[in-house]
Formats: sequence, C-alpha cells, structure tokens
Amino acid sequence: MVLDPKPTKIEDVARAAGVSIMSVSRALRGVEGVSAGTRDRIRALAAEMGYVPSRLAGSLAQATSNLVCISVPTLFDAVFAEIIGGMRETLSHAGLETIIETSDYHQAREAVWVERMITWSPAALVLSGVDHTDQTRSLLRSAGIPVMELWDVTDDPIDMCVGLDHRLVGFDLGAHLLRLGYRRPAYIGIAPGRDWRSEKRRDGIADAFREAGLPLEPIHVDAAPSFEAGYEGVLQALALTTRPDVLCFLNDHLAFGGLMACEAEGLEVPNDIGVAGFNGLNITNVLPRRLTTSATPRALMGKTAARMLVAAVRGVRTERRVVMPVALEEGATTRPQLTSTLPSSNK
Amino acid sequence: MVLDPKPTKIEDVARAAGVSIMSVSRALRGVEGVSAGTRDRIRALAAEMGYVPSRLAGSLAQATSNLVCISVPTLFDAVFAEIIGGMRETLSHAGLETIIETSDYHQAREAVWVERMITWSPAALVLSGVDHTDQTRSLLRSAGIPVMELWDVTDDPIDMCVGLDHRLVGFDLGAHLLRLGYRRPAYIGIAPGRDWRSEKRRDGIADAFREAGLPLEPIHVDAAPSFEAGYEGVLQALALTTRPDVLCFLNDHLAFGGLMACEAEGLEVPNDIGVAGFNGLNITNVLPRRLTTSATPRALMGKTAARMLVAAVRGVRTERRVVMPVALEEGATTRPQLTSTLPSSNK
DNA sequence: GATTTTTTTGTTATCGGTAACAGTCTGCGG
DNA sequence: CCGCAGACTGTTACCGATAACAAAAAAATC
Repeated sequence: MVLDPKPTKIEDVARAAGVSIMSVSRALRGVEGVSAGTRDRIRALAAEMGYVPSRLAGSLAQATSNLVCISVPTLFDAVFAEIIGGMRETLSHAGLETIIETSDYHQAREAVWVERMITWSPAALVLSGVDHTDQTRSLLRSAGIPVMELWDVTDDPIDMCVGLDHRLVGFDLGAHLLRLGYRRPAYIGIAPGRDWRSEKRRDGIADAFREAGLPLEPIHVDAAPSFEAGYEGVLQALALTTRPDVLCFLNDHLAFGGLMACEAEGLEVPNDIGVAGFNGLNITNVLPRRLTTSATPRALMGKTAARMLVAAVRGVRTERRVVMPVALEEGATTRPQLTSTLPSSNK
Repeated sequence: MVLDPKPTKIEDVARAAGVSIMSVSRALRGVEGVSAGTRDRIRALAAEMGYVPSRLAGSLAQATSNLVCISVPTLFDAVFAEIIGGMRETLSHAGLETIIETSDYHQAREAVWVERMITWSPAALVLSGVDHTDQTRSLLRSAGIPVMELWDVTDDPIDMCVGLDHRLVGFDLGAHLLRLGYRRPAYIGIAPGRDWRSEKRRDGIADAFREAGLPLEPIHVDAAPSFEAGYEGVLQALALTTRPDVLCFLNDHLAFGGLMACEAEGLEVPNDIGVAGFNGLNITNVLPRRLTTSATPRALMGKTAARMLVAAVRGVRTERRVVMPVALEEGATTRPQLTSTLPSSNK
C-alpha cells in the first residue's frame, strides 16, 4: 500500500485552470454562476487530474449530507434485504447514499446507533418497526431530519411510516382459516421480545379465533428465526395433548422447516394438518405444493418509503402513514373449505 | 418534524463549562491533556446538554474517518450477509462503522462506488472478489488506505485478500464425485459473466473430470441465483440427450430447487441421480436427506478479514493473502462409493 | 524560596469545501 | 459617451472540529 503523496484538492484544480476555487466548486456542482465554456473546461481538467471533492468538507459546509441511514433488525432475513433493495434504487437515483445497520432486534443497540448516525448529519433516517426507546423518539423528533419507520405502522409515527398492519394481517389469516373449518390452531414463532411484529400477527390470529371462542396455542421456539426453528416448533406442536389441526408460522422460513418436519413425522399436509406461512418468499415456488401464506409487498414498500423520503429531503411533505396491502395467498397446504367443491387458487 | 433551533456544538459546551474548546475536545475523546477532574466535569456537562460531536468536522480535521466501506454483490444471498455479520462485530468492537453497498455483480457499478466512497476518507475499503476494473485497482492502490478483497483470493491482491480458492474447491468436489463413480457430471449455474467465483468452481470441477477424460456438461440458466433457477436447470439437464448422473449446483439454493425438481420429475436422489451444492447453508439441516455440499466458513472469513483490517487501520501489516479452508460434506444426495454397481461410461 | 519540570489549559492555523456578498466585465438604452 | 442591468468571477467568513505550538499553573528539585 503506497501512501498517496497528496490527493488533489479543489485548490489544485483552480490553480491549474487559472480560476478561483469558487468557480471550480460551482462548475463541478453544476451550480449557476459560471459560463458554459469555463465550466466545461474546468470539468475536463478536474476529470483529467483525477480530482474527487471531499464529501466530508462539502457536507460540513452545507451542514447536511446525502446519506440515508437505514437500520434493519437483520440481513439474514431476505425480507429486509428486499425492502432495502427496493429503497436503494429510488434513493440512489435521487443522489442519496445509504448506510446500513443491523440492530438484531435490540432497541438499545438501535438507540446508540441513532445517536451515532446523527453525528453524520444524514439527509434522512430509516428505522424498522415503530417500537423504539423514548430517547430515540425524542432525539429524532428534535433532530429536524426526515425519519421513516418501516415494516410496521402506528398512528403516531416519529415522522412518517410505511408498513403493514400486522395485527390485521394476522386477523385476516385467522378469519380465513376459521372459514376453512380449522378449529385447533397453533402459532409457531420464536422466543418473544425480539420480533415485535410477529407477535402482533400472532395476536391478530388469536383475535380471529377468539371471536369463535377458540383458543390459539402459542409455541415459541427459543432460537433464531430459521428453518430449524420451524422444524423444532412442529415437534413441540405434535407433543401437545390436543394435536392442532392448523399451524401458523412466524414466516415462510419456519413454515418450510415445519413442512419438512411434518413429512418426517409422517403427517400429510394438508389432509392431516394445515400449514400457513407469512411473506410469500420465493422458496415456496419450488415446493411440490404451494404454501398458504400472506404475500407482503416488500420491494414496493421500500420503493414507496424511498419516494416519500426523497420528497421529504427536498422539503415536500407527503403522507405520514401508509399501510401497504397484503395478499392472502391460498396455497395447497391448507384444505379448501368442505373438501373439494370449492376451487382453490392452486390449479 | 420540528426544525432543531441549533444543535449544541462544542463551543456551547466549552462556554458552559468555562473552559476552552480544546479542553472539551480532549475530554470527550479521552485524549491526554486534561486533568481527571475537569474531564469528568466536562463529560457530565456534555451528556447533560445532549452534545454529540460532529463526525463530519472531526473526520475532516483528522483527514480520516472510522468508516469501513463494504461492497458485496448482493444481500439476497445469505452468504454475504453472513460474511458481513462476521466482520461487523469485530469492526464495531474496534470502533469502526460499516457502510454497505450492493454491486449486483457489476464491475462498473463497483468502480463508481469506490470513487464515491474515497470521498468520505474511509478508514478502509472492502470489496467482494478479486476481479475489478483497472481503474478501481489503480485508484485504490494509490489511495493509501487498507483494502480487503473478500470471498476469492489472488496472488496479486490490491492490498489484502481473504477468501476461498474457488477453483480448488471445485476441483476437490469433482475429484470426490469421480471417486464415487460418477461419470456424466453436469454443472447448473446462472448466466455467465455475473458471478465470476462460481465460474471458477465450475472450471475446477471440469478440470477434475477432464483428467479422467470426462466432459462436464455446463448448464446456465438465465436467471438470478435462486431456488427457481435450480429447478429450471434440472429440467434443462434432464432434456439433454445423455442424462447426467450427477448435478453440481452453483450453490445450495439452486441445489434445493434442483432437489424439488428431481422429486417432481419422479427421480430419486441419490439412486437415480446425484446432487451436490455449495456453501453449507442451514436449509440443508431440515431436508429429509442431507445435501452433499462444500461448507464455507463465512462468518469466520468475515471475522478474519475484519481482524486484519483493524490491524491495518492501526498501522500493523499482517498477511496479504489468506485462503480459508473448505470442508467437503458428504451428504445423502450422492451415493457412497461402490454401493451399487458402478456404471461404466455407458449403461 | 527560586528555578526547573511537568502538567494543564488556551491560541492559532488548518482540514476542504460552500454561502453570501463584492467586484468585474459585458451589452445596450438614453 | 455615460450609466446600469445582468452575467461572470473573485473575496471573505465560516462550517465544527483537531493538531501543533504557546502560555499558565502546579509540582518537583536544589
């Protein structure tokens, strides 16, 4: 590694071009105030000299940067990778760069991160979920920069939120399963306290069944959300005194692990037991039978959020709260109502 | 969103504490030069006033930041998420922050990104793979900051590299399959030109079989690396005039899709056809039969790279090139040697 | 107690840019 | 031929910190 003797700075370009520093600054930023001729000449020269302006200095002088800081619980879950993917394109088109953090579902960690990020004078901040420490909320409220809360919604966002109504999504699934004739539902998730959103969905499912006077059996595997957790969850479910007739999983990953467990245990899906996931991941596309799941518009959600952020950065305020639609996809892992008279979405 | 009237700056703290700006700076950074008494007093006051130093200004003055910029091809592949996860912990312990970019396997995009990142005066840069544009290489060589190339290795890294010898990994797999008695291998990957590493592995497999005078049938599905691509690849493989007796997949995701396709097509694995993946992802843990695959030490790789980077940032040079070990995991999707009659070149 | 040393604290210049304002140079009407 | 708007270009102050050096205060030495 060779130490660069001295990186070219704006002054060098100015001297070489025989103009003032300001002219170079204006020319390179495309700001009004230089004649087209000198602008082009300066630009060509700068490119030739390999000059790259220091964003550090630029952002400091302007008291703002083009950074959008994004915090997600984890990157291991494709869901967040897809949301970020959806955002990134729109953001980068608008000249905004992204800096990503994973909080591992720890509020405290997120709080520390937010405080650190503020010191970069970012253009905007993106958090996952709507549950944050009071400190984080007040800090951001007074920071004066656009803040987006993603994946979940609330009536009282810090600034803006785009996400799902998880409780409602759960309720819809529960109601659907009820209609299909299921009566002994179980929910299989991971240890509570980490993923708040999944718990809202669980409660939604429970609500739906409670209206029919039926309880939801909650099973929380003490593990990371993974295929294995779903597998393990099924084993626990089958050990219950009353065997459930339908299993609702935290997400499609767990559901897949669960399907494998059912198979390993000699249970036939959907005849012996129903299975429902959440998210609509592409893994379900290659399964012998399509998984009943709730398809979440992850990329679109990211894109929507990004558009609102870009607008906000430019000073245009849009909605404060956007609820994305979720499509309940009837697959072949739940039985159609009344066995076979009704058509299912699976051909 | 309320506009912050005026964020507290170091000067405010200094005035409030009745000391000079420098004392505050020193006290907060824990740098020598302030008495313990005033240090604590200043710190307490700063915390109370909610003062957060501007990293923009700090980094500018110090001509370096604590930012480590990481470029990966994609976050949709758990592999890179895991590598990043492995790095992050070590880096953050060392007080380094990470900024992540996805290049989508486009060299040009990576090149632009590198140029942009340089403007932030990062502490270090991390790239995926060892294939970059000449521009990127020379820019980084002269940038004077530590550069890590990950996931692949080369004899001539820009600065340092930690990764796998993909060609060798492929060769080892090919040799193993050859020993098991397979004679008509096929490789199933995605359209070439995007993922250079997978092509190196494919060539390695081909090398091994070529030594026995056997050709490797390459199949490149024109799609993103996904379950579906593997599924589709199997359909193409089965349509060949000579049906392969073993399928080597780009990675475990494709392999899984492939397994589903085999099942759907009524082929029994491993009796009718062998299947091998790459990576050792956790999906294989819940399958009825374990996948034969090459387990890559992703988290460890990230950790190793991170340690070297931290050392480099502190001015300590370590190795330039580290090759991580890969464990060939014999699963149940390839048949053990000599269990059934060894097929000769024609059956 | 005076002087040297060491510690603590303050000053000044600088990092690499940008905003706001001040000139300079046109072209054109009166 | 003067004066002035309008289009360029340059000057100065500052963004919010840090490094290097200078000064003041406290501790140590003789």
